[in-house]
Amino acid sequence: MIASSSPPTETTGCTSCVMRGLGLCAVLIGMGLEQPYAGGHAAIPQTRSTFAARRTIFHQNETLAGVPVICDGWATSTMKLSNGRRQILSILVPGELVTCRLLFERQLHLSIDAVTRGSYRTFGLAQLRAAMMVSPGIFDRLLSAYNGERNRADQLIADLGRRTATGRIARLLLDIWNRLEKSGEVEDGAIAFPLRQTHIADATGLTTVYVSKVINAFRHDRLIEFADRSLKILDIKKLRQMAA
Amino acid sequence: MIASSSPPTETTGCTSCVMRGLGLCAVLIGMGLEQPYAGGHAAIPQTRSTFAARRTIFHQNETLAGVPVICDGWATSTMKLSNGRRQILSILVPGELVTCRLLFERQLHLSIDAVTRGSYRTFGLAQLRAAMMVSPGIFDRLLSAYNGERNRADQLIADLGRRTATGRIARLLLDIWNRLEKSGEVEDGAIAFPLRQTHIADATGLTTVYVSKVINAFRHDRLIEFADRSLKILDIKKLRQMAA
DNA sequence: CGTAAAATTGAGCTGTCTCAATCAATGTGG
DNA sequence: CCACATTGATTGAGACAGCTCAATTTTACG
Repeated sequence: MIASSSPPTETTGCTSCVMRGLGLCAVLIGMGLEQPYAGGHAAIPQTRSTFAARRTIFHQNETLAGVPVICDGWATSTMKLSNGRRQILSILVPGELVTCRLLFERQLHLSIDAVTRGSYRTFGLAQLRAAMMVSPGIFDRLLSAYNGERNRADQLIADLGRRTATGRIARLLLDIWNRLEKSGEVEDGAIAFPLRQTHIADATGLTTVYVSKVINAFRHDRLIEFADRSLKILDIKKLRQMAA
Repeated sequence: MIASSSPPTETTGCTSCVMRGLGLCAVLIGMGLEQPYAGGHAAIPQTRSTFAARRTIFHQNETLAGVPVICDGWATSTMKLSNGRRQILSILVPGELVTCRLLFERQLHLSIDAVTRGSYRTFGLAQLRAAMMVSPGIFDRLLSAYNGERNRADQLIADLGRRTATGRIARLLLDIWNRLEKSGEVEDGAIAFPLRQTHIADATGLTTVYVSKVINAFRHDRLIEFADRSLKILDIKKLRQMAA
C-alpha cells in the first residue's frame, strides 16, 4: 500500500487526497515552487499536525493562515448555537479539504471537530491562490469543489426543511457511502464508518434517542448492518427509496 | 429619485444593484469593454427581460449563458423535491445577483421563481470572468459575495436543524429587514414585503397553516405589523430574543 | 366583477422530543 | 492488564410542536 521508496509517514493517506485529485502538485511543480524533498509530493507542506478524537481542531471564529486538508481521520464542521445546540454542516472524510471558503476568507465561522484521531496539513493561502491564477485548470477545479460544497449544503437544507427523519438518515448514510465508494474505499461490501449516533443526530437535526430508533428500524428491516464502526448497506435499492 | 438626464426605464433599480456595489461597471470601462450608450452604465447589458408574478423564471437544471441580476421585483431560489414538496434556499430582493455559482457552472440546479412581477438583466459569463481576472478587487468582491451566500446557507441549515418555528420565522423576518435596511429601503419604519405566507412556509420548512398561527402570535404580541405587503417591526429587541 | 390565490380557524393526529433509567463499549491510569 | 470512569446506545412512558384535513373568509387580480 505504501511505496517502499518513500518515507511511510509522509505518504499516508495521500493517494486519496483532494489536492492530489486536483492535480495541484503537478501545477505547483510546473510553477517552480517545489521544495527539494526526497520521494514525496513537492507541494505538500512539511508540517503535519495530529489531533485526538473528539477534540475541537479549529474553533469557531478562529483565523487561519491557510487551507487545512484532513490527511487522516474523520472530522465534522459544526455550527454551535447560543442555545447550546449544535448542527453539523458537513462530514469531512480523510483526504478532504476543510472548506474552500478559506481560499477567500481567513476567518472560520464554524468549528472543526474531530470524530476520530487523525492528522492534517495546511496549504498556504498565497501558494494556492497563486496556483489558481496561473492555472485555469486549478482555478476551475477548486471552484467546482466549492460548488460541490454548495450543492451539498443546498441538499442538506432541503433535507432538514422537507424530509422526514428516516429520509434524512437514509440520505446521510447514502451520501457518505457514495463518497467513499467513489474513492474506492468499499471493502467486503462495507465501509469504515466511525461516526457515532450523536454525529448522525447533529447532522440530521434529530435527537440521539430518535436516531437510535430509526437506525434500529433499518437494521430490523435488513437495510443495513451497522456495528463496530463499520457500515454495510444490505439493500441499497430500498434505502434509496426511503431517501427519495 | 431617477436622474432626469438618463432614460428612466434603464436606470430603475440600478442604484441598489449588486453590480454597481461591486464597482464592476468602473472596471469594465477601464478594460475598454464599454459599449457606447448614452446616459447609462457602460457595462449593463442592453437586454432586460421582464417576468410575471408567481412564474418560474428559470427552471431547475436549465443551462444559462450568464449571471442574471434581478433589477426589479422579488424572487426565490427554490429546490423542488420528488415528493412534490419545495424548499426555498434564498430570497432574492431587488438588485441581487441570482447566485455566484453561475460564475463557475452553467447549469442551475434549482429553480428561480418570481414572487412579484419584475425584470432582470443577464451579465455575460466571459465578461464577468475576464473582469475578475483583470481586477483583484472584483475578484475578491465577487468571491466574498459568494462567501456571503454560503454564510446564509449555513445559517439556514442551523435554523432548520436546530431552531423552533418561532425562531425560524423571526430570523427570516430579521434577515430580510437587515438586508433592506442596509440598502436604505426602510421608509416610515416599514419595508416593502411582498412575500406570501406560502413563501415563508417554504423558506422555513413549515406549513402555511402553522406560519399563519405564528405570525398572528407575533402580531398579537405587538412584535410586528404585517399587512398590505409591508412589514413593520415594532419591537426589534423582543423579536431578536425570539430569534436567538 | 368574478375567479383564483391566500389567510384563518378549529379539531384531531403523529413524528419527534424529553426525561430517566439501564446497559454496553471504550478509554485511562495505576 | 485490570478496574474504574467516561462516553455511547437502548428502551419505555409521556408530552408537545407542528402537521393534516377541511371548511370559511378575505384578498388579489385579470
